[in-house]
Amino acid sequence: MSNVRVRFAPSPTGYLHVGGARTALFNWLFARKHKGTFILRIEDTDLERSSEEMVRGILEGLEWLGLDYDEGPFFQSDYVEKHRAAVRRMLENGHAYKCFCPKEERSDEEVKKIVAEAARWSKRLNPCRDLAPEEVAAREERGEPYVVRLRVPERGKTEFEDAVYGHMERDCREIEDLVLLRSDGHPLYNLSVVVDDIEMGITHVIRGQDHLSNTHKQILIYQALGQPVPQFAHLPLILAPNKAKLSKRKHGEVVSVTTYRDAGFVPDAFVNFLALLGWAPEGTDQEIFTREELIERFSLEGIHKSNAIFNFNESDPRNWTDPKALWMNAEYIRTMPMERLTPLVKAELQRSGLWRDEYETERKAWFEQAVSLIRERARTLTNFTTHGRPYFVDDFSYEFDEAAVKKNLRKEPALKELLPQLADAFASLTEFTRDRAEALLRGFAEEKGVKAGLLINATRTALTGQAVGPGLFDLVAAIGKDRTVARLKHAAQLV
RNA sequence: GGCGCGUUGGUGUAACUGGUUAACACGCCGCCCUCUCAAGGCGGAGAGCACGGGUUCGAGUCCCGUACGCGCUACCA
Repeated sequence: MSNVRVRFAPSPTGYLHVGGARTALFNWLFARKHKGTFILRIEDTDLERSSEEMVRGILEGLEWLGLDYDEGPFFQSDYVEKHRAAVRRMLENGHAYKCFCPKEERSDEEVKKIVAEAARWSKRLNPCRDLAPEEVAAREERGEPYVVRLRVPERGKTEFEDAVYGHMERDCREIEDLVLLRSDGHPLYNLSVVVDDIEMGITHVIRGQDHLSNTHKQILIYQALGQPVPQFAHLPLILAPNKAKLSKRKHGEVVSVTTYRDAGFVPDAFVNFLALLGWAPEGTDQEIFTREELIERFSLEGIHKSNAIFNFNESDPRNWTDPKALWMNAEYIRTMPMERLTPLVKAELQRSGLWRDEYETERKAWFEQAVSLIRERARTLTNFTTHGRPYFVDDFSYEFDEAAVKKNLRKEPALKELLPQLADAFASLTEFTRDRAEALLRGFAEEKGVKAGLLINATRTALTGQAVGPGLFDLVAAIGKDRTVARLKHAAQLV
């Protein structure tokens, strides 16, 4: 185990956001690659917003993605005393000061701008910055409320090497004397992250680019605390198609990873997709990577600087999420090893009540045959229920698509006679195999002077209720003799 | 407003330290295969690299400016 220690530090919002998921993934990949430690820390200092339920959504998302953490979950709220202690140290060494200025009211945007402007110069203008110790003591004595602010140096600059964005520097004059501790003693974000990251020995801070400018403030806090500054790597953001920030409120369920779980995504596929959003491996066109390959190839240098768009389409149900994610999921379902796929299919069938234990015992071979037929056309795991129902039920409780019935059954009245005859012919087959079934059907068609296609399409609809699906003879073999016969006779009534 | 970051086809990305008609994947269109739908194979449309200047024999690659987007500018995180 190397000394690399990284963390994913989401706030408990009740769900894991795709952007957060990618941040978690990159931290995880980096940790695994360097045999380091991946830590989960819940940033729950905004106490009103956090509850166990809110945390659960995050944990569920990480679990589904398979991003296991080595330490945690830690809760930032458990470290409040450490945050305060850090502030006391900064107060003692003069890197922070108590500010008695009244709290600004900033309701509308206009006021906010003015205040922002003022804030930047506040350390120069702030009357509290250089208050005499006796006065501070006296006002405190009187019970005047105060916040603790960082005493940002008047000159100089902060700088760091970002693994993604390169050399970053900022003039200290551009940095306001930020508040560390609220007047109620509540620690604020920039303080908390730094103290926690120090406490947890974080070596690499890998997080969203929205923290790029905060980093300068945080560096100042590290310095005020006399602690070494970790490495930083800022990730480009994942944006909505209109380039706006992704938000659950505005964009709905597409932003939550549990949506993908529930929609039948293969975790590896979603991880693969996420990995390629803002990152590309060096020197290859390859797009499909196992986790092991991702870990091996991952490097901070391959991270893109510009934001990526998550290309979902709210008005197109077929492309409800990024088409490439959908494609990748289908690709995984189609090509992944059967032994990896079957547990996922099992879970799906259990969910929909179609599962039978014999599928992993005496009917295992048959089951895998059916799965391999269905997987060819599946986009999501839920398709094993929708497309798969005809394979897994004995009765006629699969849905008959009206258009299919019309096109493949009702269009040719002769089928009313032909289907039962075909059924009887199938019934007489002693060896009910793919090839025998095909020979029989084609011979039957010739004998009756009809095109094989007519019977093939009719049979497909009889067996599955659909107009589309696998090659008919594979299907017939998978459905088996008895159900084929019964379904053909049943379908004759629909003609 | 200030400061910072970014900008290659619809989307995700590639293009060694500047050097042939800007590559790959998804999506889209067409053809082939075929009992349907997929998958697969083949082919096509789609960017001249945000825009404008400059440096250079030569720039997506370097420099400057502009525009646009995003972030920070809270006693939010």
